Amino acid sequence: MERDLSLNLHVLTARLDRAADRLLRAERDVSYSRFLALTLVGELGATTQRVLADYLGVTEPSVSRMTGVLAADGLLDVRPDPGGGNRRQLSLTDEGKQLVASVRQDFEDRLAALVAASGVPYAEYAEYTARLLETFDRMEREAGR
Amino acid sequence: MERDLSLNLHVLTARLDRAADRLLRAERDVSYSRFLALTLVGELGATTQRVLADYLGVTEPSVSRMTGVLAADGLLDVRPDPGGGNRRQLSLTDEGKQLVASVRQDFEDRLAALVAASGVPYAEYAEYTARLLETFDRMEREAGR
DNA sequence: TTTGCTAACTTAGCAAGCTAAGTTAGCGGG
DNA sequence: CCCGCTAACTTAGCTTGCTAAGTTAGCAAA
Repeated sequence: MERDLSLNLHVLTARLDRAADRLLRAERDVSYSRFLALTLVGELGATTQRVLADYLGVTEPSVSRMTGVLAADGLLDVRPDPGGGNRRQLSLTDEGKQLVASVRQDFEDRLAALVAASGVPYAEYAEYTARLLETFDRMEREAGR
Repeated sequence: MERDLSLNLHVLTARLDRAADRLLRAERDVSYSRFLALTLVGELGATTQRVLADYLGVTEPSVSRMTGVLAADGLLDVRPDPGGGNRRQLSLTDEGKQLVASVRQDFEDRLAALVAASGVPYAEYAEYTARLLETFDRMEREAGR
């Protein structure tokens, strides 16, 4: 039986993630997960843990533990939200900003190189993926997730 | 800044995997990872742990632990390889076969429904993903992974 | 027969995902 | 002012990924 889309998507992304993880650990001593979290805070404006969890597609306990580690490592600044409530304001430290800035484009370039080497049109695949995520997100919200 | 392909691919696949995991745990008391392993043994012919690790895109220790659990749960049969060497012959038990058979098509159907609802052409996206995985696999082998 | 090597597999310990259960901060109504 | 509720967050324990280090089985050469 031929490998289908769900299996291929899983394996491709898992391997890309692990390759990114290995590279980041070797060059910057930070995991890919943590790097993603920093990226979302610094460049996509995730300013509370709840929003960060939503953007990352993980649960709040996962983000809770990660923000603790990132703050301890000096990459993230966590303080009580001036808007009140039991929420925390997240922002990158200078070290965190420098890490994200130096790695970000490199990663997208590598993926773009892979896509080019495959003969797959980058813009088309990126659009399809964004649409799939958008639709999946809507479907889960409608299902009362 | 707009979310790019690497982030979207990661989040989409992570969320699809977790949705699949939740469904399988609720309906069959088995995780998505274990289901994938069983699928690869039963339907794509991964008959040793080394091959299974390669198909799953994980390391041998991960598969080692998983096959132990699957055998203990009565879903997988593990025995010394008649061809000799320190290798093990994997095959599904009747219970394992029944699980894979009952779930397999359902999952692909759900993904196909998502793809259809997004207006993304399934065959095209599946082909692109297969090509990306194939190229990535070749690049990693050439890099001496 | 013994030794060295390779391939396949195992185990320990850590990281990061989850669920379950709990805590904290604020708000609104009585 | 107090109480109940909600939202945001935290912590414990488990699963599954990893790396590092070790063991096992077989093969080939001496």
